[in-house]
Amino acid sequence: MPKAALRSNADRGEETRRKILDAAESLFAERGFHGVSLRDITTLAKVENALASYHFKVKDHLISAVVLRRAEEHRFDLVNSLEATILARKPGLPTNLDLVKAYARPALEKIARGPGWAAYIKIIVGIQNLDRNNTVSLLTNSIYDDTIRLFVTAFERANPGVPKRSVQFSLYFLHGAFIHILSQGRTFERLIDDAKGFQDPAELLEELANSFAFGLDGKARARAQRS
Amino acid sequence: MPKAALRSNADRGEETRRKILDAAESLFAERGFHGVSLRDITTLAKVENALASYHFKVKDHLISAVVLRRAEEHRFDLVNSLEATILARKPGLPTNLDLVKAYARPALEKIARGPGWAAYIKIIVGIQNLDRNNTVSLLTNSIYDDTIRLFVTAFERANPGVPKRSVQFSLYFLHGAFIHILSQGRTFERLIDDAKGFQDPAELLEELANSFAFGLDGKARARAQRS
DNA sequence: GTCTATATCGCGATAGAC
DNA sequence: GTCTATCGCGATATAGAC
Repeated sequence: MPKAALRSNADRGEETRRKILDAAESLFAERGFHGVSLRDITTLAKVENALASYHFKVKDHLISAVVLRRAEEHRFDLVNSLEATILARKPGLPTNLDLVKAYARPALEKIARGPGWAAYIKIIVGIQNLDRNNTVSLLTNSIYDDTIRLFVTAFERANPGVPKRSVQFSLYFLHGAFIHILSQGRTFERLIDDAKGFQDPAELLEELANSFAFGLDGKARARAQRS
Repeated sequence: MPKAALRSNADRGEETRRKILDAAESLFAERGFHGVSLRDITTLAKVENALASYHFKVKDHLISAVVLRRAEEHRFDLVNSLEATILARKPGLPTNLDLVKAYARPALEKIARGPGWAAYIKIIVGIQNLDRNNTVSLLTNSIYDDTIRLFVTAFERANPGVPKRSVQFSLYFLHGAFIHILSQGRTFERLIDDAKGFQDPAELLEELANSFAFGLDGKARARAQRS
């Protein structure tokens, strides 16, 4: 008796769900929500077309399920990363270098684990840049907002010599640069005549931390000199 | 006799083309290429459905026309902006502050002119992040690549004390942050409890220049201290 | 839970009168 | 250059047998 036949219906359903989610994740990342049909997804997943509707009812629920599968883990790791960094410097304050790394490391680590995480990031970034009131945008907002605010506050505390608004601008730029990297828009990389890309996570983390921490440190220094 | 009747057929055609292009620009920016139908476009433009096909043949040509309408002007202004900056410092070299401003100012000025330019930027950024081999991506690559390379070279010259690769990383981040700003992803802005947004072009330019120029200056300083 | 078949719709694109 | 009408296709989603 073949192994497959031993599995319960519930197990088979779970595997089908997973296959559909994996295929959807990959395709939505590549071509966007509207650029992918349910047929594309079930074909790649090697399951019947009707099963996408059976398991996820409508297309909107499917992409929500794709996002939910990863979002909570990412949020959890972000919070822990920040808390660990703050704790490590107690009773002092974390530096800008510490904080940039705490912010960026969780996502970079996940992307290094495999293509699924990279696809997930591409999806949420791509969708945020379109309709900001769609299901997925609202979902990710509700998951990440509070966590990002924790980082903003931590950076403000770490830069008492810089006006809050100027700190916020720096973080706005950091955030923009980072999600651009994560969504793997190779627009810039293509332009450099250098065999090596910009994808090595350790190097990326180091350069990101230097660029933005030095930027913030420079703002403090410029202000100190003026007075 | 009403004014409209005096116009030639060619003039009427030109106006129809413009109305379709305007509507398409706005909608593609909002929902992406696949998220918009030709019917959506002609409805917003208040023209007959068949006219989109008559004037642009297929949907692909239409979005290409939307992009081409603005791309050449932007490229031209970018080149001039860089040349003027270099000329102004001769026989010395432009500073990082100069160069960041030269890079960012043309787009910020255009966006301030009206919603059309902002939509154009959103379209090319959004499409680059999906299929990198579609018509529009190839089009914008061929238009912008050489110009961006000019900036890369100028930055490398302005930072002899920093390894080229580290300069390139900084520009990678600058580019990412900037196109994130331009594509108006308000993901970050929404998080700050501050009545004022991050949209004032003059303030944005100043903060952007400070953040990234200080970042590069800091890299040079750190390197000098180490040796 | 899965499969075949199909209903229903909106899409891009075209034909042909004006 | 514009307008009405329509074709052919592929999309989402469902019905009902297994």
